[in-house]
Amino acid sequence: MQKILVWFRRDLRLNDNPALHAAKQAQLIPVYIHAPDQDAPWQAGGASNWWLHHSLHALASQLKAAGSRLIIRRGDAREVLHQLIEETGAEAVFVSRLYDPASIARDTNIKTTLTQQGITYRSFAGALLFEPWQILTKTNSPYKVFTPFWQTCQKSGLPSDVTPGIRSLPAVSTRISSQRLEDLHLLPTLPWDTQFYDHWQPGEAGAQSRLRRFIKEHLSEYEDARDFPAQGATSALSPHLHFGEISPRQVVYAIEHALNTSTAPGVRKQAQGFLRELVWREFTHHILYHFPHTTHKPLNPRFENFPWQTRRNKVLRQWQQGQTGFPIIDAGMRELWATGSMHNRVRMIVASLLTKNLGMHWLLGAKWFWDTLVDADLAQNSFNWQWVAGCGADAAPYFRIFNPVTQSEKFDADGIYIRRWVPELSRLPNKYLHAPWLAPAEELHSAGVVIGKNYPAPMCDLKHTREEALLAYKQHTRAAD
DNA sequence: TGAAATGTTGGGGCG
DNA sequence: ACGCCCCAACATTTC
Repeated sequence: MQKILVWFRRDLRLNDNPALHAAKQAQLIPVYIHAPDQDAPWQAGGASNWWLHHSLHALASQLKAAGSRLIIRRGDAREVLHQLIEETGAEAVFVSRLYDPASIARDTNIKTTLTQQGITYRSFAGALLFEPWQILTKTNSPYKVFTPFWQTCQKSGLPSDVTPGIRSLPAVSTRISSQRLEDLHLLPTLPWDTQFYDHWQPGEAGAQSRLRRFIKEHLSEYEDARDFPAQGATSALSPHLHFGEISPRQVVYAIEHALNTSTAPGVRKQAQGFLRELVWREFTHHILYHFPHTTHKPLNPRFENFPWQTRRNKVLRQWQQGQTGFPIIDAGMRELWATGSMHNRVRMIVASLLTKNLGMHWLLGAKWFWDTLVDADLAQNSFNWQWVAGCGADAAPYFRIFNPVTQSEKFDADGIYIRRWVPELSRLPNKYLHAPWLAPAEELHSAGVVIGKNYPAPMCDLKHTREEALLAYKQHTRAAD
């Protein structure tokens, strides 16, 4: 019987996994290779590694239950694969395709050397709804604007066909050694992850239950509720999707099924809004595939030399630690630190403050998110930071500067989100919660708030910094013409 | 997937 | 009854 190495990377699931499914008739050996590379520019951060640890644990349990065993190895992927091929006599390596520049470079290299040695290398689609080379404009160029991209995806029909799941697998010889998951040292040495356990269940089962709960509790109001951080109406599937614990096709399938069985009025429109967000994810991955330099350079070359600040460490630290003096910002940054995630609307607000009001380089924000988000994803992170900074695809125009007070009043009017994450302000009435520095002295006093003492004064003047940003962006735009 | 400035409208108070 | 002012509410424009 043919021996196949199924090399798991970011497809940590047994259902709708075409690579695994294609290998299931063979003597398949599931492998995970941990290849930490200190020099890699986008080495996985602490939060991401926390997730990976638990996701691998879940995958290993599932494989064990199916009669197989996850072989964990450490080291350079190509070398480890070579060694495993020698040890096992495997004739093929199957993988799910990845689309970020470093993975493409590594996989291309591996494919070439394996093929030269007569080893079959097969890659399968599964991480995306569409392959990046499938969705193109009439002139065969990649889309740079979302709306036409979305329309083309809709015309093509969002794919919802899923590959059958795997229940039983052949045993893996005990002669093949595996490292212990603990030996990968993916978990933090300092216990900053305590709250993560309350919020997440990494792994395929966790992904499925999150999807089911989202559909049951929030889909029918998604479009109306998704912008309000206190409502928790977003799907929170992003880390599960990032690690491939669930495929976007499974998500589309589940949504369509829910629509076919639901009688609630207006669900279709709400669900359409959710699928649109899923296609935004698709869009960011296609953009990164076609423009791999966007991990570190603006997509819009006009911004190549834009004078974003890269040094002001104190400013950056205040933002990172949620000590900016703007309650909605501080709530978001503290949510991020505590849970490894932040509500989407709040991500836009904090990013706008950093890149526009504070004039800091979008890469500094991207790097902090990269280290702290459990859903850190190179395509999404690069795209979205550039979007906010105004230098990316279909970007927010330079003059679109979020006012954290206005946004807060609009999207957290009753202050539930702020009070949850900024408890030192919790006794302030709603009227003063969004801009506490403007509250009358007696209100502050009776709420136990001392600005500059137990809650910081606002770190910048919103009006002034807004005008500065407008000027800088306008001058740069003019100079580039 | 903005905010702020500016313009317009219409209701109410008031002489 | 009328004009005038104020100003909130909404619309439009500009950055």
